[in-house]
Amino acid sequence: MTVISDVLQDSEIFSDLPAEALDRLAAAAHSRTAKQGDLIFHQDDPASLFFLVLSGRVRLIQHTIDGKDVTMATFVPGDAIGLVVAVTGQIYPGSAEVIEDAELLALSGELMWQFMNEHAALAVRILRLVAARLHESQNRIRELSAERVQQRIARSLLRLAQQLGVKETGGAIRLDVRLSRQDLAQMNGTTLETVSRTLTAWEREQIVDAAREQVIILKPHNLVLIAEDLPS
Amino acid sequence: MTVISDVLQDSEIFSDLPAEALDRLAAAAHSRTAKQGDLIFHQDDPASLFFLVLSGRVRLIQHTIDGKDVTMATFVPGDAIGLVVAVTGQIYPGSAEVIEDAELLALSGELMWQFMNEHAALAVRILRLVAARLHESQNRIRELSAERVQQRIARSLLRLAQQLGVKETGGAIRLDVRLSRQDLAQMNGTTLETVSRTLTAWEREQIVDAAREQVIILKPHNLVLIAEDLPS
DNA sequence: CGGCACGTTGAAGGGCTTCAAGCTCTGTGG
DNA sequence: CCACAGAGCTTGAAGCCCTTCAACGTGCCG
Repeated sequence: MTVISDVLQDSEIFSDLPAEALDRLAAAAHSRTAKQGDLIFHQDDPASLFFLVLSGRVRLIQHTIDGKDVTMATFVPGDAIGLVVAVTGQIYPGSAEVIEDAELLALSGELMWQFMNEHAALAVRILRLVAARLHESQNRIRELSAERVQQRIARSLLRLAQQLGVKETGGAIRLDVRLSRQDLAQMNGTTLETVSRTLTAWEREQIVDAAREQVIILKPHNLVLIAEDLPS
Repeated sequence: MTVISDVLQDSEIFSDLPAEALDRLAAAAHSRTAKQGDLIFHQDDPASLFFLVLSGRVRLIQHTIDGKDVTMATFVPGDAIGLVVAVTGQIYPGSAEVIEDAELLALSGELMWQFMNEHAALAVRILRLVAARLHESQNRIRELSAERVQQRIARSLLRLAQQLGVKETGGAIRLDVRLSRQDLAQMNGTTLETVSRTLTAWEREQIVDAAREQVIILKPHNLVLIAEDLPS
């Protein structure tokens, strides 16, 4: 049997919390599983809980008025989702969709709020985390503003490789996640058709191996060249 | 003569700091002025200082490899620039360019770091601030991903109106900032030519009055309709 | 083994960029 | 005070990148 307070202790985020606080947080926590396609929370709902991903994959999406979805981030085990909004009692900035069956820990934002106000180190740690996310977001804004679709797709593949890439023989990197053309399109502000055409072109050049919901990067270096718009 | 610790006390950010800390922070602070076009700090420089805007306008820009600039945010009096990076000892995520002659207060990130670790309330307050910025950034990502240039320009005008709009006669709102076509282009990931054509079209419909480096919104409501892609 | 989600490919067209030329202000120095 | 240089802006033309629509192929799973 897994002890929740142990799980929390292992997580990077909570390592500043004293054992007593960990226990209180754990006591109020709920463990749950979610299946592919489930929404853990919905955009614009008031946030009182945040979630720690224990296994599986979850992504944060924003819905546009005209029905398109935009993927903001993907979360892997160890990541917290909705932490800041739950702590500050705001609304969720998007919906959290499970893309691969996941185990989650639902935690109380209010309790975290209390602990953060008592333990400055905890608040500071979370601040760094959010700052890093902000930095990433700003980079994406720059990319969306100034770069072509090709470059952005290349970049997102490289980012995914870093986050959840598995090394294969011959320097290839397999992206260990279900990843449809539509998913890539939503990450890059483009259409599934354009993603398809782009991947097909790269397959011809042996840069990637793109199967159904599965991408293997064969020549990471070439992808970097494309992302940086350098001649190959 | 202005007393720096008083200025700090008036700023929303520092109101949680005890007087003693304020004094120490003020003692290490440097007041400076900067002219239009000056760069307060440069992208990728190591950050040890952050800046409080006392007067004028400053914007944060990111440079792309191929020489384009992307505007990330505009700061008005009361705003802090580079706070988190200075506190966590990272590098500046962009350059801060003065767009209207400004008075600034340069403050020590290291001191803030100390105070944040001692005063949880301060850390929590700054966390909220950064969280709000993250939220904004994510909205911009959604806009850049899913919306047309027209919509984005409309949105940025509305945003500027909220931040530094001055009400004129007849429900019009004047944007109280020097704002060239190029500036609007950099905010929206487009070109100055497209901005020019868009504003010209809106002028024909009496929605805005666009002069040299100056925009007056005549019919805010119509801009909202354009931003939301609703029929007018 | 049929249905459905995922994927490919083609064709058409539009939104936007790019390049280019010229215009209009504004500030500055003679 | 005026001329003039340069920054800001407009407008046109060409065309490309990407979207959109459409039809069809493919493979997975009940």
